Amino acid sequence: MSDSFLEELRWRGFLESTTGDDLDQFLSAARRTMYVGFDPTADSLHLGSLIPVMALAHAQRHGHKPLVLVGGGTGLIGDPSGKGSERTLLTLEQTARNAEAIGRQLSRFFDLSSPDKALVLNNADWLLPLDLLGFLRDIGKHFSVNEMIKRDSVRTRLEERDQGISYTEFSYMLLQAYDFYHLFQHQGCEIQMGGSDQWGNILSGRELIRRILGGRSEGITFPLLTTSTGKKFGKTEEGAVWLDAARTSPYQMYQYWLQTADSDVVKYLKLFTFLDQAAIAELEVAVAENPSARQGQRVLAAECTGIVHGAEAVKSVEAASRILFGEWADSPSPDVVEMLAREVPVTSIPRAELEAGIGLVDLLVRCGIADSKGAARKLIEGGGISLSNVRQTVVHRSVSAADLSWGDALMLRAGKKNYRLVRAI
RNA sequence: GGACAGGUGGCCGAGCGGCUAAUGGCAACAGACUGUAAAUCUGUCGCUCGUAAGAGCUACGGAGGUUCGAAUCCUCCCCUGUCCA
Repeated sequence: MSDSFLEELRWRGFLESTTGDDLDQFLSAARRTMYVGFDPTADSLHLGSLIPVMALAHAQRHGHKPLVLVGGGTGLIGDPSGKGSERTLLTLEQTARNAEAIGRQLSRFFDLSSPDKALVLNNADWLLPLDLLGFLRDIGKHFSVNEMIKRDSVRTRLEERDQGISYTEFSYMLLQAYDFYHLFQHQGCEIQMGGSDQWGNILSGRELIRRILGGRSEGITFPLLTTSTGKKFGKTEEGAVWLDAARTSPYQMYQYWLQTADSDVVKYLKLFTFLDQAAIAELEVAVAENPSARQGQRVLAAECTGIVHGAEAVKSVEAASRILFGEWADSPSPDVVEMLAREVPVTSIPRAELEAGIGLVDLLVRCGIADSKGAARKLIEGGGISLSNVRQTVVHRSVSAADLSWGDALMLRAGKKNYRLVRAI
């Protein structure tokens, strides 16, 4: 079962395309150094980035050395790959802040106890000092514009009726190629991995290494995940599912996984957990035989939330989910309320205000369930709101201290799973 | 710098002086059905006030203008694309 690294990536479904025919042999012949770049477009990664993270983690488990590259330099330019339109540039400060945050986040997934095991690097360190003329002469000379404009990422932008591409973004591929070249030269990094939209960028780097150094390097790309309903993986109505607990709470992440479609769950178990083939096969059977138990989803949610947020977080998240979606308690103990308060978005209302009574409509807006009073009214009229698990149908109902059925708190819910805890303070 | 074509609500895309808060599609949200799934069906989908009928406000790249009335006409500006220099 302990196959080669590449074999493991293969059965787990990480492979979209690979370079070379004997990549497997190449990877098995020696301990290799490999890298994935993460551009700091935000101050946190989201679930989509977890695929390359997991791949690098597997690499480390197989004895290879991962380089985690934070794109503090490339992030200043913006990768046109997979983007339909020109992006607004981030400021230097933003990028630096984001790069630092992402670097911290990524560090958790790897054993960094020795620089020989894995490294977190930032390409700002070597891209910022580049001088333009030197770069154009030494690196630019190796790139043919004729080929560059044939690249998918560029061509679609050139063909689009109302979208162009700036010279800035056009240059991105040179910078990423230079990264690979730099890492090859200075870190002995022979393999670059990335999402399928990175294929072209990876090949450019490979070509540059071959031309300048005559060295051998390889590339691996991962598939772009979509859910079986065709949505982008890792996105919800609210936006991306972030790895940062401040942006997406562990509870929300757990819920995201739990709601995975049956047809996706096995695929995700392979990609986003370290469970072995036998364990996943077992779950596959369980899902097929009794889908409504959602055994696969439960394990997926617990495992993956655990990888990102730790086992402790999973425990309380599971406890909260049990209460909200099963063992509803009309009067839970204070510590249960405390626990829920950490998992569900909380809105605090001054006690005096509650005692005077506050319109349900206003309360819904205050706690963010509805965007406007009109929307709140319509939600109530449509039967979508419940207060302490009781459906509310009176639009002009007011909420008062008497409704604090949980001591100093009450639970509001829109739809089936959108909860808000309201507390008197 | 020149010629031409464009910039409409989260996205796509109609509208081209009043009947247009703006057709349609997608997405989203809620209800029913279910398994906290998928599919399907129903409803909602600019903001505020109103129990409601309704009223007011803001909106079609930006700023001005013409008109009783403008997303629609005119002027200038900004942005994008195609071709030319």
